[in-house]
Amino acid sequence: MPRGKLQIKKIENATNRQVTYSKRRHGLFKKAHELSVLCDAKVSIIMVSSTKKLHEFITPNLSQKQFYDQYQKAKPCDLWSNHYQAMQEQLRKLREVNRNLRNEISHRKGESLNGLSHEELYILEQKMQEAVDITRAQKMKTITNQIEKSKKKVRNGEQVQRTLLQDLLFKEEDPHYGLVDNGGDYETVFGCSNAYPGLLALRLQSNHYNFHGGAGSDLTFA
Amino acid sequence: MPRGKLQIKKIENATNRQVTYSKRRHGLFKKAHELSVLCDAKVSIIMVSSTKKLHEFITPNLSQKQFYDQYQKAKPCDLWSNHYQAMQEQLRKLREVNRNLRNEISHRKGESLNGLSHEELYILEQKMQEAVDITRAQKMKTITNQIEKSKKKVRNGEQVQRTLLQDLLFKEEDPHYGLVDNGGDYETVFGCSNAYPGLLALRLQSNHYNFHGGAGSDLTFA
DNA sequence: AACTATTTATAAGA
DNA sequence: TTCTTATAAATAGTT
Repeated sequence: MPRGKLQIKKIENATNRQVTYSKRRHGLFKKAHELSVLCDAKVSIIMVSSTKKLHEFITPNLSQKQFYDQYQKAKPCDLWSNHYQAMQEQLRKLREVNRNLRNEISHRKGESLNGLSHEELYILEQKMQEAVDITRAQKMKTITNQIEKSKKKVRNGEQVQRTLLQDLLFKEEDPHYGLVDNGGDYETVFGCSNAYPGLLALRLQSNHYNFHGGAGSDLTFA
Repeated sequence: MPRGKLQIKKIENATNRQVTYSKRRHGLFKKAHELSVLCDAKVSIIMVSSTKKLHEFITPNLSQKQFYDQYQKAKPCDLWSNHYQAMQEQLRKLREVNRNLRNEISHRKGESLNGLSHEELYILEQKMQEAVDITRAQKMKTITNQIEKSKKKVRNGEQVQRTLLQDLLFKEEDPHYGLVDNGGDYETVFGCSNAYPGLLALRLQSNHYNFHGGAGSDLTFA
């Protein structure tokens, strides 16, 4: 229907037909489900595709067998019955748990608060504020850790540099590269995620020294 | 769906349910017909409404009986197997949804925050603070409403008292009970749930007046 | 499997 | 019931 109206006649291209079958089957089952819930009706759908595949829909809490039994007298097949009922029970419980979880989340999102008394709202507010505080503390901890790590890396890099520089000065005695007074400038405390540009610059500088000193760098900043 | 989104749950109004059943049945059968034509599939639908009315759809040129015969002959066990697999799938999905919900709640309770980056923590904190603010606002609204109600009740009670007192003074002229200067003391704004003791006192006083005045009290404070 | 321009379905109101 | 209409949902073609 979209992107141009569709003629209701057999789709000749087998691939398209298959895709459409799949999409529309999904749509049909969804509609059937909505109808059975909204209108408290029992619905049974059985489909056989052109490739002879079988698909079926049945109103929840009602087996195809039960449906048949009601609709016409069909054979019993009770082997599955117990298993089936256990599963239905599982499903029911899970759905209930789910509902409760959604409810709780929704309250914690500040939704559907209209039914609550001010006492309940007060308790909810307290709990949420506690959680916010915990989260804030955790955030600060994370940030502090990251800053500490950055500082350590910087100190480490600085140390390596000093060593390299000493090696350089010791092994070669070229007066043109006497850059000794560069050493004390890396105590900067980097802002958290902004640390990388600074570290990259540091690494580039190391490479520069390596070019002259020859020692392989094993600095790993990332 | 139009004119406001619809919740998929049983329509309580029987007339609306009937109308919706009729409309949606039409829609469902139309979809089924299109599907069977477009995709060259065989489709069978049987429905029982909440009023026990039976409706069915079957792909043209195929009787319901033929369809069942084919279905039952070819797939006596697959019928269960399919159903079983569908249920397993449902269970799996529900469990997954459940996990996610639990996860979200746990974060919002300030639990299991260790895996989160400080950016994630920041966003979480923001969201939770928003929810706290909404809840606080809702709480204030609830409290304000309740205070307003209490004030109204107090004013009402005061009015009744004045009337009773006037009746009393008018009908009996006993000088021992000249309590006229008591009237202006009830403007107090009661704290929310603390309102009732005050109102109870008021009622007791009314009864006292009644004892002398004789007019039956129809005050209902609760 | 995801997207999106359209068509279709339909809830509420007349 | 049936018609209308504003809006939500489905989906054909495309990526």
